Amino acid sequence: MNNDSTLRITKQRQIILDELMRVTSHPTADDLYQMVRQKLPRISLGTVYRNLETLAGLGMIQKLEVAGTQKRFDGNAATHYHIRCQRCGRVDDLDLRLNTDLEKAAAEKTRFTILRHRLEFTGLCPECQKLNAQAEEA
Amino acid sequence: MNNDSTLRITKQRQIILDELMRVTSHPTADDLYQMVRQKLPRISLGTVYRNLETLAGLGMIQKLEVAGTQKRFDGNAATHYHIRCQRCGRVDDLDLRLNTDLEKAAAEKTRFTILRHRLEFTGLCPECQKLNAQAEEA
DNA sequence: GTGTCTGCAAACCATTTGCATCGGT
DNA sequence: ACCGATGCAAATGGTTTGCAGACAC
Repeated sequence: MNNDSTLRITKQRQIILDELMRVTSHPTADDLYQMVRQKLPRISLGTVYRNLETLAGLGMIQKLEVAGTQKRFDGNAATHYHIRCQRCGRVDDLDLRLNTDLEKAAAEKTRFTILRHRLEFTGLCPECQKLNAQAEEA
Repeated sequence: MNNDSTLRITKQRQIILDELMRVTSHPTADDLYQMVRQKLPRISLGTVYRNLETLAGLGMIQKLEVAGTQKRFDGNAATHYHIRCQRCGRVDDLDLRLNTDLEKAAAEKTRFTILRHRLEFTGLCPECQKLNAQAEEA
């Protein structure tokens, strides 16, 4: 995708990438739109979407397909796992090193060619654990 | 969700559940709508959505949060993994037994309470492997 | 009879797209 | 000057919802 055509470095593209690299959260397209708008008030949401798609296609950022309605984006292009809070939706990184090769294990069970995998945990973040405990006292 | 109120067994609900149990594929709401319509021509898509949501809430079926635009549903409520074809979107079961306890490993790396996890593979199904090979000959 | 469920259609909301213009190269 | 990128607004598409009538209990 987007093989030989020239990729222009526009102000919009640059700032979107900068902002995404700057944060460790995993913002949605709209989150990013709000962030970028501080610096480029006239940018459009469509441009944010288009650029995130382009950058993800080039492997410069990662498009996360975590549960939930909105897509999220990650400035860290290396493979790593995520955990999502069931209550507040927050997504954190999880630097998990497994001694099992999941893709190899899967390859033995299917006739599919395996290209990649995704492992995602769901739980309660520390803050929401507290809030939940408080709610139960009532 | 839907705790104490009486759950009525309507023809629609029954047939939706029957159809989902009958197949081993992982149909989208619209797939199911088409299937159920053969037996109940006047059913509405909204009813299919509402019932799938209800049944999933009761744990009778599973709502899959696989990558891709549409939600998919699984008549098998037990935990198991899935592999999705990147090319045609087909979703197959994967009966993978891991000797590593993923949730335990994750728990050691985060302050979240872990509730569940999801592991999904992406690849090419046998049919699409063929089609891809043919395309490359050209 | 009561309160849930349904069909229908409209509403929703994240994302995509067509188009005229702008701006990087 | 060319052609990719942008802003804007409208379109798309999956899913949800409000409502009046239907039906399970």
